[in-house]
Amino acid sequence: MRDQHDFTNAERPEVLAQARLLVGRTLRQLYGEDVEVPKGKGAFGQLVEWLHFGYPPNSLKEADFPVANLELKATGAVSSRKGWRAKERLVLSNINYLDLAQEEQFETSTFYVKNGQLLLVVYFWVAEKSPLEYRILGVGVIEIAGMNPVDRQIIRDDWTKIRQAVLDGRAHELSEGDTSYLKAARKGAGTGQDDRRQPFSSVAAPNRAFSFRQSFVTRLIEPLIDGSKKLREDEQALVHDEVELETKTFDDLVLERFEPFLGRTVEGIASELDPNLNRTAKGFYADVARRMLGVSTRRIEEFEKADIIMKTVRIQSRRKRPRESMAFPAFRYRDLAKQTWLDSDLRDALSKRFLFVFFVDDGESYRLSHAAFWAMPETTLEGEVRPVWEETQRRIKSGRADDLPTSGESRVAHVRPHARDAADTDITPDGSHVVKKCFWLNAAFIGKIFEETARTNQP
DNA sequence: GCATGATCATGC
DNA sequence: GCATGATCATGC
Repeated sequence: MRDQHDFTNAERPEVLAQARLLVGRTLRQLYGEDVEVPKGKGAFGQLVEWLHFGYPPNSLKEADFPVANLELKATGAVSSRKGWRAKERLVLSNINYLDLAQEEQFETSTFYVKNGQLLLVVYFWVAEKSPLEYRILGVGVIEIAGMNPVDRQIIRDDWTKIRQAVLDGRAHELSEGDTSYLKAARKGAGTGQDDRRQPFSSVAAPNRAFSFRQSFVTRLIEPLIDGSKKLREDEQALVHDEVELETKTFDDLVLERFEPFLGRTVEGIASELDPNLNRTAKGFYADVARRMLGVSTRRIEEFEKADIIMKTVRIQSRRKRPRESMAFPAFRYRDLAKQTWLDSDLRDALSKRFLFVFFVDDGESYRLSHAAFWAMPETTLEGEVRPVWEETQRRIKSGRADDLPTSGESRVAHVRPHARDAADTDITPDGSHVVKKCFWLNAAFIGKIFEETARTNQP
């Protein structure tokens, strides 16, 4: 037992002053060597609670600091050449599907009351270090009520959408790609033993937790870290006036921006919006899509924060599918051999939100067909992509990196080279050199997405 | 005509 | 120079 002042019932300024003492230090510097480190993922946070604030870890409904009205969260940051980045999503609180269905107001919801005011402790995560040696980079209060109105509205839309899925009896179909900043992230081993009841369906749903998406956490922690303010000259916001979000959701607003251009040729749209666009550039279609959204920069603030991947796709009208499959980043054979499906790069990439912008060939030019948000259904991810990934891993491990699943083996995904040229190779676990490869979504599968979304998004 | 292997273009 | 997104080339 430590002889340590308990801050549980302190006022907010006192809690904050105590929190600031952490900045620039490690727990070892503050509390010495003689500390037992708990096992598991939350060790750092638990140590801060106990050593620095003098209370034992808990999972009460009540805030960690009820008087100050603050919930303590610790989150890791990693350093990259682009600056500090959140190491992972920030898990806020478990979703109780039965309770959520009863909660009509976001501002009075269990989620908001518990997580609307966070005391965030940001530490510098380094793989091989003990949590006692993490340097604390910054602390600060993050209040949803204090966020800019657009962010706040998008979070409220996300919460509403997750709740609506529960009301529709679709809690088991929720996917991390359904929402923008706040997502329903899976918890547990994914074996089914953590499944929960939902109120409007007899199907059990995986255990999920409200979480801020990793890309959003990156933006939350930046102002808390000294000297990490960034000028983002290549980025513009999509929504300029929060009033726009009072009558419609962020998703609706995005899709509405495409409406005036439906059915028009890409050349016609380009000459109206920006005659200077380079029509021969590989990114011409993506440029036109950004202009339709009202943005002239390469990046879009809300899409960066929500990690929304915008894909422009050209459909061959005859076959109702694109000519090309869709590539993902090349993998490293030895990395893939070591990963598990749940922490694989592929699962990560396919759990994102996509915004597809479809152009259809009319024989002479491409015309805007429609745009649609899309997330890969959990059943497809687990039932169809996972086997491809596992088979790929199996073959790499058994020395068959030059013989990976082809598009005939799955409806959804396959593996193909993705390199500068045939000499651009990567080393495999058994030491041979094989041309770099990546996972691809089959062109026919993209065609299915086109047809499904066309039904609900066309005029 | 498509599957598959190969390579280009661009931005950092 | 490399990663990534995009597209070409060819043999079945």
